[in-house]
Amino acid sequence: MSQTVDRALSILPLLAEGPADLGQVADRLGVHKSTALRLLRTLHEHGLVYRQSDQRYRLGARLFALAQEAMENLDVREIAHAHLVRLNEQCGHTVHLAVYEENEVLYIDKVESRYPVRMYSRIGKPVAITVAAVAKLLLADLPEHERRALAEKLDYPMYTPRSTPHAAAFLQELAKVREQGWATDLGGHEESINCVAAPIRGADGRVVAAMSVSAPNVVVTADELLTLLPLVRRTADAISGEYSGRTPAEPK
Amino acid sequence: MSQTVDRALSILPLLAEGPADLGQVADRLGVHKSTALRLLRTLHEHGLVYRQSDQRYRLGARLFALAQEAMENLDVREIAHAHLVRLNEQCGHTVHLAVYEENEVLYIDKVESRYPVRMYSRIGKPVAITVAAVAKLLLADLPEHERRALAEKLDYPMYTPRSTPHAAAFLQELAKVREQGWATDLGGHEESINCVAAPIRGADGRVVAAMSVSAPNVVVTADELLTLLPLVRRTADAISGEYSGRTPAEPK
DNA sequence: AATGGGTGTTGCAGTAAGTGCAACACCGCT
DNA sequence: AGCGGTGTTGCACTTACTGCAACACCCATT
Repeated sequence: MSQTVDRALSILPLLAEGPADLGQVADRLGVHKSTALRLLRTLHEHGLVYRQSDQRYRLGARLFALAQEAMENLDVREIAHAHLVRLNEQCGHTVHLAVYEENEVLYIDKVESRYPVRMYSRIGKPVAITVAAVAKLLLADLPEHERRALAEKLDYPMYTPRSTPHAAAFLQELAKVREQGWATDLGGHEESINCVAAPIRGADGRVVAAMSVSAPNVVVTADELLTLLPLVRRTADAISGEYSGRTPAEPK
Repeated sequence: MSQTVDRALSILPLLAEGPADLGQVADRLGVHKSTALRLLRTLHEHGLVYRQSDQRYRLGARLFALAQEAMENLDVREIAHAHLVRLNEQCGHTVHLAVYEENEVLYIDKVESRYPVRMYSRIGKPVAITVAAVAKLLLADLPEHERRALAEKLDYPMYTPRSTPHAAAFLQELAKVREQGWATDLGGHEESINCVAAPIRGADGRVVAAMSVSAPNVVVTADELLTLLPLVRRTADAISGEYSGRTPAEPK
């Protein structure tokens, strides 16, 4: 592992917290100012870091463009998108698509609810991993030991009284989800919001992504939302079929 | 400037084009495989690069999270958001917020149209700089020499017959925009889509961001869209006032 | 089963490249 | 003018990065 690169990259999360000047960066890296300067300069040339008018550094525009391109290249996302839109047209609620990667679950696509009440989420944002329905599906499919190790390592914040409280409960929930092939989050993240989710599988049967429909209590009750489960599962299966090459992409 | 970091960062845009294996990365960097391996490993440890199941490398999840955090820290964005939503409620069309940074203009917020026909754009995506109404406003405010230098350097793709054809025309358009204090894009990017835009200014009068309303011909004609100009300008001015600290943030 | 090409990985010696220092330059402030 | 604070540069030192070559591994192929 390269020390120089390691230091340079450590600057990024540091700047993500907010703008900082040269001295602050050098201190927090534990290096001399001149060293920090050179690292920042290199980051700057690549557009990852931007120097604002007060001379302080912030994260730069290229970062957005990179994240953007990376996202567009995800093939699940590309295949799924049309299906998500169609599902949204049918039920009107917010639809999410998420993947698991290196101990994180993140949204990679979203179709907004037609109703005025919208939930807060954003593409690229890491998901509340211990409670989100999509996260349960993705983690439930990990190999036994990996799943267990991850569950032990996680924090279990009590967003609401219904949040998953600890690793044991989480593992039990994952077992159930794995068994039944779908998942819910009933007010575990935000008191009034419920979700139902279904897995998207590759040709080998492994779960490659998960999708969910979310709606606040004020629009539909949890029971009503559950009646959408068959529709959600059908959509997920359609995406699975297309992704794994079984179903040819439908003619547009 | 640091060679090692420079090489490591050069890997990112390379991977943005699509997944690549070790050999390909080493070749395109012009370094030995073992060197490329170490760089990739370092990037991997920071989560910027992900190793997918077929061993090839792709951009990683941390990149999304970083871009995400960077975005949330933009204070213009935070202040503007509520105003954009309100404007969207009033007119129903797609509303964009954009900033200029290092020769690029990019969207940093967006509120979707209520109408079924939506235009394609995405937060973080670089804007078609030679034609977009928001780009004109942002560039029109650059210092003379910088504006001229940039205009000469740009490409002028003819998206439609109405696209800005060359630097001279662009500079002339910028002068006009600077003069009148607002801008339009009438079918310069996509044949059937029109936009009106207004600038958001900081306390010193410099343009810090620009916002626009966009709608396709099939929903409203260009003339009808122009009748929204006063509303757009009022919204932009309200944001300017709040951003520069003149108007206190309204009570929520 | 054995062979062979392709790819990823490791240990090592040489030296290029990054580091910290100290001096300097450049503000804005009193 | 003088002074703290911050960013920048040139330089000698030596750390830490590089490329090499050998190795390990996987999978086709025969």
